[in-house]
Amino acid sequence: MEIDKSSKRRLIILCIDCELLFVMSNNFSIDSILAKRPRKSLIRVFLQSSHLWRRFHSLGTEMIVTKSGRRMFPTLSVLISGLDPMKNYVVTVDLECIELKRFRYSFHQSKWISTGPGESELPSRMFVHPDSPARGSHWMRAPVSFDKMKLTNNQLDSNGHIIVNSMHKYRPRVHVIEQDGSQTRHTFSFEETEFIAVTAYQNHRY
Amino acid sequence: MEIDKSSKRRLIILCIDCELLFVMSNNFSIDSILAKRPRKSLIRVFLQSSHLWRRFHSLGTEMIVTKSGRRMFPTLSVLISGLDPMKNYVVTVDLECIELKRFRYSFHQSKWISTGPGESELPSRMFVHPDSPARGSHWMRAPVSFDKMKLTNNQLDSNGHIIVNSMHKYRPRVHVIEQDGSQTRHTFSFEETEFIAVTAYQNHRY
DNA sequence: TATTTGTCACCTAGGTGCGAATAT
DNA sequence: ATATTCGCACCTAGGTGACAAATA
Repeated sequence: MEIDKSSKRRLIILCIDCELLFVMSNNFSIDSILAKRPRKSLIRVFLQSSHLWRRFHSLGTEMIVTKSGRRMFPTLSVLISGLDPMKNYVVTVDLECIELKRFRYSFHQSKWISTGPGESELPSRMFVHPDSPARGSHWMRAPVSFDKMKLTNNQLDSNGHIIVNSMHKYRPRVHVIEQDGSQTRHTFSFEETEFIAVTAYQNHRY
Repeated sequence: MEIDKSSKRRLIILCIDCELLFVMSNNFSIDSILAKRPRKSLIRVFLQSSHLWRRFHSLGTEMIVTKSGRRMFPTLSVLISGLDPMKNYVVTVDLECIELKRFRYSFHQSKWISTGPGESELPSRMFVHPDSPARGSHWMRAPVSFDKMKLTNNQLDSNGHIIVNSMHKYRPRVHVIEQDGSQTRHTFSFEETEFIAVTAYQNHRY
């Protein structure tokens, strides 16, 4: 394709094999666009408060769930790097049921033990971070907190909360989805954030 | 410029004299893009709760301002139409000082009267609606409320609140700014939303 | 017995008007 | 006098753990 590099007219541009699209101004040069072309970089996601998460994890993290929806404690919060500052992303969280077993808390042993097979799992609902969609620069600027996310054990929930089976074990997954039409998805999870959903705290030793 | 209309490769396109940009998928046809090309349409902004605003207006609307910032009552809220659903916009509000006079409230006459020349006005700060930037479809979906906006009389305010001179008359202006690089700005205001900034209510007859 | 549910008092954050005290 | 500042009591919305009652 031929391009008049000096053109300053109002245009939309098509670059072959580019992966990023820009909002362009009336006045721009082809060179300024090419200069902004994305270099591949590795997306990284770091868990915040990992110290706290690990303390709970060592005791067996429990997460209260209620019919009306309960926030998580600790709150899931991550630092993201390696995004394209100009590109739009949607960031979501879902819960992966990581063992198809039912658990119960043994007061004797002060620990969780698995008992029999668990409920079969439907794919988890997605919690879409309310800032979505936003540019990479926004997501990387500060930790991204999922404190508004709520868990429920109500299979018929109509408030958009994340549905779980009580006494089952889950681990949150963070998804970073590129909004360039490719919908490329990058998924991250952290071992220390796994938890067992409960309707009342079992371990009273926190 | 030559374009292979059947191409399905990953590209960025160049259209001359287009005004709208799209996030494109890997697979698309030139025709599908052209079909989405914007038709010019008129942006309109309608005041919400205009009945309430008019009731206050007929008595002389007062708006409390404090050092730490005070929300407006009534809240400014507008319905927007005529945007391009796919285009990004920033929506802001500022305050226009509509009479360079100082006012005082006459208890005798139960009305505001002007007294002498007012303070000279610096250009007002902008309140950027927190949803900005967002697509036209978002702004048009529901009334856009500026309830988080706060007014202050502290000329040294460092919280980003809108600074006003007490006992002066203002009228909010809504700006809809196209985020296509042209930064085209559409401005709207409503007579019935004019008010006098006060540090304490003067008219006790509300 | 093991689990779930609903209720409740408690806490917090933040917005509000009012009136006393102060400032111009 | 007029205008501003400040503190305060009040209200609301929403999140929390505890516990008693209900469920299975």
